[in-house]
Amino acid sequence: MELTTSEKILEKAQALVIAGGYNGFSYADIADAIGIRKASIHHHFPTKAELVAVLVERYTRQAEAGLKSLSEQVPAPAERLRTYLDYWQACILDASQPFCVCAMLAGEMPMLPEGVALHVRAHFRNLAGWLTSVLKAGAEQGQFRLDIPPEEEAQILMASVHGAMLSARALGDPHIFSAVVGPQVERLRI
Amino acid sequence: MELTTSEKILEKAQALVIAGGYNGFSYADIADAIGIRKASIHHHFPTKAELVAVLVERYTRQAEAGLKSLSEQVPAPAERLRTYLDYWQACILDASQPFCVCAMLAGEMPMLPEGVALHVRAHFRNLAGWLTSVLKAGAEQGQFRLDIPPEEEAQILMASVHGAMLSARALGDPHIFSAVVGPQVERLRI
DNA sequence: GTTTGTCTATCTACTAGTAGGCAGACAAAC
DNA sequence: GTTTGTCTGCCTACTAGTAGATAGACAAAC
Repeated sequence: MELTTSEKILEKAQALVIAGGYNGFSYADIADAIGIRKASIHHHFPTKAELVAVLVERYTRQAEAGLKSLSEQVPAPAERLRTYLDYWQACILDASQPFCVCAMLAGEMPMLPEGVALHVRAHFRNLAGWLTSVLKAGAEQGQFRLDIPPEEEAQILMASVHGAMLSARALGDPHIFSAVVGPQVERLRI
Repeated sequence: MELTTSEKILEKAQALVIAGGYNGFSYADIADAIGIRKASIHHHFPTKAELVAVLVERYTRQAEAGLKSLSEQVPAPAERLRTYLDYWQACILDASQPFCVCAMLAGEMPMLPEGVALHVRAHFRNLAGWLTSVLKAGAEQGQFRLDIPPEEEAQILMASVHGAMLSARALGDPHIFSAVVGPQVERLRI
């Protein structure tokens, strides 16, 4: 493992946010899980708002880096989109990360600390931007047929991904995810 | 108004659930809002789990009734679907009910009391069933062209609606909703 | 006169957050 | 090379406040 305590705190907090959102966990939950005292968490992250803000900022950064490397390593846009969606399907199937941190927090937006809400919004913009770029490239290379502007199609795709996560969770069936997003990609292909 | 205290409690609790989910409110919040004491709420709803279970069951029932009357009053399937989506767009635009209670709770599914989770799942099934019936009727009457089974198309539509709500909230832009769901309906039309 | 609904008062458990101390690592000062 | 000071990371012990929940009194309604 070789994780610092701060990293362990962030990892555990992230898992708890994914399970129950901002109000779904406490410092005590994290402390028990990683074997330190509550006060020690305050040493690393003075307030809960700060802990979650750091956590979301880190998540957003990791996601951005992951999408960037995907753009570099998978040249064909159609395949690139598929790889992104397969990543999420795998996370949901093995329950390792069955939900997007920012999708989770987006629901609680009206009562999130400002520092957290800002990063959540940024992630939505980043993801929409990346999807737009993939769709644009795919259309230029003749892999996708777009009936509406790529920006709008990107919003549709992003909403489908988040909605599919929600349905998979609500219905308790991880396969719902690919059943929803699969056809959405197929209909773009030429 | 003419609401009973129980109804007032349920109304306020529902608004609070929509804003912040199951862990996003307390009995004190409701008590302050409607001008009674915390203990009085326990008289009507002994536990929080029970209060929210009743609330969700009521919501599910109301939704079912609303969809049923929609089926009866709007004969054309395409128009029926449009009317359903317009209802949500209006709710989001005027902020009267900017999120589906069950979509909100679906995110918190892993840590919801069983009685609540059951009703959330039932709502997802009901909604998917209603959408399926509209799509089937539309296909039979030559209003929709379905490339995949109506059950699967219904899941896609449902996910789009919930994902669009999430995006509208995350990005702070109510118009995202129709920008996402609009094209999803258009592409079904012949 | 029993039921219904509300109240005050209280409880226990838990929330985030604080104060202050202590052990070990690492220097620089003597 | 021992002392001194500083820093990090964690600790115990505590605070004020809030969580959901309970007991029992009271008054009005049926």
